[in-house]
Amino acid sequence: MNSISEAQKETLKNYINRYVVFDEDEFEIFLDHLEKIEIKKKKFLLEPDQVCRAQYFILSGCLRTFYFNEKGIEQTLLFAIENWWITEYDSFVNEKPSQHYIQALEDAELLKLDKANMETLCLKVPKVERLFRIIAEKTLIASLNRIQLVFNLSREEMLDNFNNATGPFAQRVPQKMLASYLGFTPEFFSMIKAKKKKKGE
Amino acid sequence: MNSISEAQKETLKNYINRYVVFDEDEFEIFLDHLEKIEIKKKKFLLEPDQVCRAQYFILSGCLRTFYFNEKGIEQTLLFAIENWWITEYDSFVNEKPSQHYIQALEDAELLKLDKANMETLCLKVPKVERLFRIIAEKTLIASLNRIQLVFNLSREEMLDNFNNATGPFAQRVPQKMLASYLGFTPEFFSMIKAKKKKKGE
DNA sequence: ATATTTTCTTAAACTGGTTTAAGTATTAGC
DNA sequence: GCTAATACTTAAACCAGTTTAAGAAAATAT
Repeated sequence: MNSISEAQKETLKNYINRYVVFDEDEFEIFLDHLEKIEIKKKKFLLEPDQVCRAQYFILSGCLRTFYFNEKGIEQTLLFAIENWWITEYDSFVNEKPSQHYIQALEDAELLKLDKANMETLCLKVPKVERLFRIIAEKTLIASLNRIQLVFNLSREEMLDNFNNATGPFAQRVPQKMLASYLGFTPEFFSMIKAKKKKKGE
Repeated sequence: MNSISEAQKETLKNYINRYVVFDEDEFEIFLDHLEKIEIKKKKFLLEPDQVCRAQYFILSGCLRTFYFNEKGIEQTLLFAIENWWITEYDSFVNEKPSQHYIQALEDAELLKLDKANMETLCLKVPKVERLFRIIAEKTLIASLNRIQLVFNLSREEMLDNFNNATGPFAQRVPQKMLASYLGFTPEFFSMIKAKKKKKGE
């Protein structure tokens, strides 16, 4: 059976406690509404035209959302790793078909929180409503921040900023996906790298 | 005295009911925690280094948030009109100094909801927590959407998209602010306009 | 009304990043 | 371990949008 280890419970508890303090009972109820699932590298958690019916807490591994734009180019929208939630918000909230893929970039272990379960939980444990309000706000702040960066940094500065902000994160994802996330071509990525090497950075 | 008219109460009620159904009592309590304020065109609701201590529901008028980037160029981050909330999320949520201005582009009437009042309200009326969770989610979806547009549309397409999505909104804000919101120069804006005119659009 | 400031327009020179194309590493499957 | 596929690199030609500069129109203040 696919059960949640004690260490993983502790990880989740620590995560939640950053935002809302649950007592033991509340935490147990929360756990009861989660399902542990696993997904292999390159497999999809969600594909276009499907409705995203859950949010997923990442215990281990790395995922991204992406789609193919009108030119047929793969556009990566976001990456997520351990201790983050991932979902397709527009699809999840409005219960409409997704336009995007959610894909595992590494083998991953996830805790799945179904939308129906989330509704039940909000009634049973009002603090859950607060928890997800805070998560939505934090995610919104990150998103607004990203917009500001996109408009004010050159592509090369975007890369530096990403490396500074996320540390060795960049080593976990293929360069071409990172390029598309940052809004430039893989060719330009190679160019920057060659330039930095020459300068001895 | 600066009181909220019946028509304005109705407007607010209709807005809230799109997301959460309040009964009469709950709505009255909500109203009791709001303060009506007015602000003149070009004046600032918030300036850099101040902490944003409230969210504002716009009864009438038009506002924007903006800041000066490292080059000293004014960058508009968002516009807001009647029936939207406006705040500086990062400053409001994390109680830290804002980097941005919030400015009225037209004389405006606002309902101010203080952070302390919001906390009290969430305890007294749990549905308020839910209301603001939903608002944060909707705002997040809009923000994620904007990122997708920025990466996949040419500047001219961004303008077309903005005009299609917001209708006559563009007529209410100066062209140079719209240009900075869309991520191009006022000169380029003039160029596009001239081109469209020639083509007879 | 008039002067002043701010916004908008036009056009030429310029540049950050793309496109295309061909070659070199790496990875994944059998 | 070999093959096929995918990911990365290099370099030249190219282009969408910027920069600069100067003039015209509109808004604001007196």
